[in-house]
Amino acid sequence: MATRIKLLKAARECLLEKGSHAASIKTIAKMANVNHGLVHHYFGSKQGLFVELLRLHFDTLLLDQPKDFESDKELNAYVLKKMVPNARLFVEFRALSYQMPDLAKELAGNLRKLTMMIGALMGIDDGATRSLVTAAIFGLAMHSSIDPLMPVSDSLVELHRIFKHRNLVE
Amino acid sequence: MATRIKLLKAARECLLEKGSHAASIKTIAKMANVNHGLVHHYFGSKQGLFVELLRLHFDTLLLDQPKDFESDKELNAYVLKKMVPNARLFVEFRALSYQMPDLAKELAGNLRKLTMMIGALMGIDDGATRSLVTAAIFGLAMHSSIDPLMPVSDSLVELHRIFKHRNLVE
Amino acid sequence: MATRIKLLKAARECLLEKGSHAASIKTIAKMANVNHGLVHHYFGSKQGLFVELLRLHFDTLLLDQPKDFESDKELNAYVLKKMVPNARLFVEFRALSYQMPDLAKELAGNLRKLTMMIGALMGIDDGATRSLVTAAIFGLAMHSSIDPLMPVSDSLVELHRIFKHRNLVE
Amino acid sequence: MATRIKLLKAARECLLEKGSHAASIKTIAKMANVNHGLVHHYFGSKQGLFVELLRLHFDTLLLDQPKDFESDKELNAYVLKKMVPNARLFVEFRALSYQMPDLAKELAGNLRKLTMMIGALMGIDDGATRSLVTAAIFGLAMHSSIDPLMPVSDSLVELHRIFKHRNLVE
DNA sequence: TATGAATGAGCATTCATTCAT
DNA sequence: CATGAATGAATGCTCATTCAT
Repeated sequence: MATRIKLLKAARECLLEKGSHAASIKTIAKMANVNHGLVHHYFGSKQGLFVELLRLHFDTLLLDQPKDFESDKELNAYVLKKMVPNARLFVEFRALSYQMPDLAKELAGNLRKLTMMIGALMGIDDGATRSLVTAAIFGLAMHSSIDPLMPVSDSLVELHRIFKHRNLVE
Repeated sequence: MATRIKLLKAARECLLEKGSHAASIKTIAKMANVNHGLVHHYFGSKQGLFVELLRLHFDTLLLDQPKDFESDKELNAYVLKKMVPNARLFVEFRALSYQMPDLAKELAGNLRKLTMMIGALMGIDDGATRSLVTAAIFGLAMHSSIDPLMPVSDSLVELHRIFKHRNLVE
Repeated sequence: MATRIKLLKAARECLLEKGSHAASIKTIAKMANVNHGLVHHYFGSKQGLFVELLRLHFDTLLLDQPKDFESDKELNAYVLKKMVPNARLFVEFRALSYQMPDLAKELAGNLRKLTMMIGALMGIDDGATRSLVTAAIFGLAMHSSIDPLMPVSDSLVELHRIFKHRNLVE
Repeated sequence: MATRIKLLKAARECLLEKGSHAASIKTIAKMANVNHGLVHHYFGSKQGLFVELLRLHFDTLLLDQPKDFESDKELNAYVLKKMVPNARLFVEFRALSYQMPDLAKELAGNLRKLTMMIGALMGIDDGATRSLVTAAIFGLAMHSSIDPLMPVSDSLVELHRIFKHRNLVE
């Protein structure tokens, strides 16, 4: 596997497993079985690595989007498997973004894209509601990293049920 | 003002304004106009400071809880003013908690308490739903630190509207 | 018990149990159940405490000296019980003495006194030999703190046997 | 000269000249004219540097051992020139070993080896006696750092004389 | 006497980054 | 492409000492 890809994969893994504070260049390089100097060779800086990871990762995610789900169950499973871990990664990027202006910009742009995608997935076209649903998914992702016993799956089912029928209300 | 309080206030301010990665002992002490050695004098360690801040802060928040709101508008205003900034603080603690086991424990406990409180505030007694609403608020708080233009207020109104009437659905 | 004495006892205990590098003022004060500020109140400085301890300790030791032993066994027991632990304390003082000129002076003086005392104890009047016997005892004390299985007692018996009859040689 | 070697030499020099309490990483690095970060680059930690120094130093010493001496004078000169300074280094390691468990282990092992070597050098095969002679040499080394006027050379001659003929006694 | 707040220097260690090879 | 030596700033933390109370 190419060195670039090894580093990007290791960076993602490190952020998710150890958190942003432990994601040093040397730690990531060690996880990738790669010399630490190559981070600068390929990405210019630590921030460069993370910006690239963010772009690549969320571009892929946005392209990957399946159009139709045969059932609500399938949709929930997709969100649980795809969106929740990605939201966790996002949370780590957010922590880093205070020190990394380029990452901060990229983050804001991708947050909007993800919000649109989640809205499309769940059939929501109102802005505030879309933000709300995205926020809920991100929040659940974050909470599950604080308290692993959190009933993320149940909450997602409830989230879907409620938003599906929210227009019937009132 | 007592030095302890100065440090606790500065720690909160620093986390919210500069993020967990910038919240070094010396930075916090400088913001508090206090000698950095006093952090160890009063709290034993950096983790000690944060654990104390977390406890104090959320104990106060939980006590502070108003019983009844005259209107939905008031409830929304309360959540916007109180819960959202506190949720932001929580997000910073979460980033730190990977390196700070005591903080991690404290965090999990307080997350449950906050979830119960938010459930009570919004009249929700189902566990999964309670988690969902809390997660949504935390997610909104986090997003607003990524994209300040995020319509947090509108989303909260929508959140409240939907959950108030969710039982009418189906 | 008077605070002074408590501190002196704790200082000795700390040096012997934890070594000179761990013998901080706060650690000693904690072991004495005494406020750390009192070290400066009574002894002026950390060095002052150690100088006083050294003086008091070895003055007492030198006064304590029993004149006659009924048997060689008794003499050996005395050396093992009294001289060896004191030699260990001496070793810790030596480590500190590099940073503490007053302690260094006091140390040199007491080393001579101890050498004389040990010489008297063992019936040795030659300077070089006296130094040699003292050095052997100090070395055994030090080695026993490196390797607790060291046969200190046996070596002391041998030491005594040899030096008692050294004049018969040649 | 290679940086590693510079650091090892400086560490030895620093321990012997300034004592274990002054042997900080920055002081050692300054003495070696080397960036302090390189201590961790090469040895992982301060303890790592000292463990390496101990191993290297005493392995070399043990290999270096000359088989036969033409006269007692030569043997005495060898002990004075080789063993005494090394024993001094050992004394400094002992002071550090309370805080450094790996160094403590290494120390105990090397003490046994040195004891065997000294025993061989002086033709002593009894365990307790071997310990005694080694302890005497270590004690003399330590005393000479307390009181430079100590007649180390004379004591060594006496040590040799006595132990050479100890079997004639009784 | 006794307390504990306060200070500033120093400690080992980590880190992103640079760069010669 | 790849390596690892080198750098200097920053990190959390410990310490002896001072001093107001």
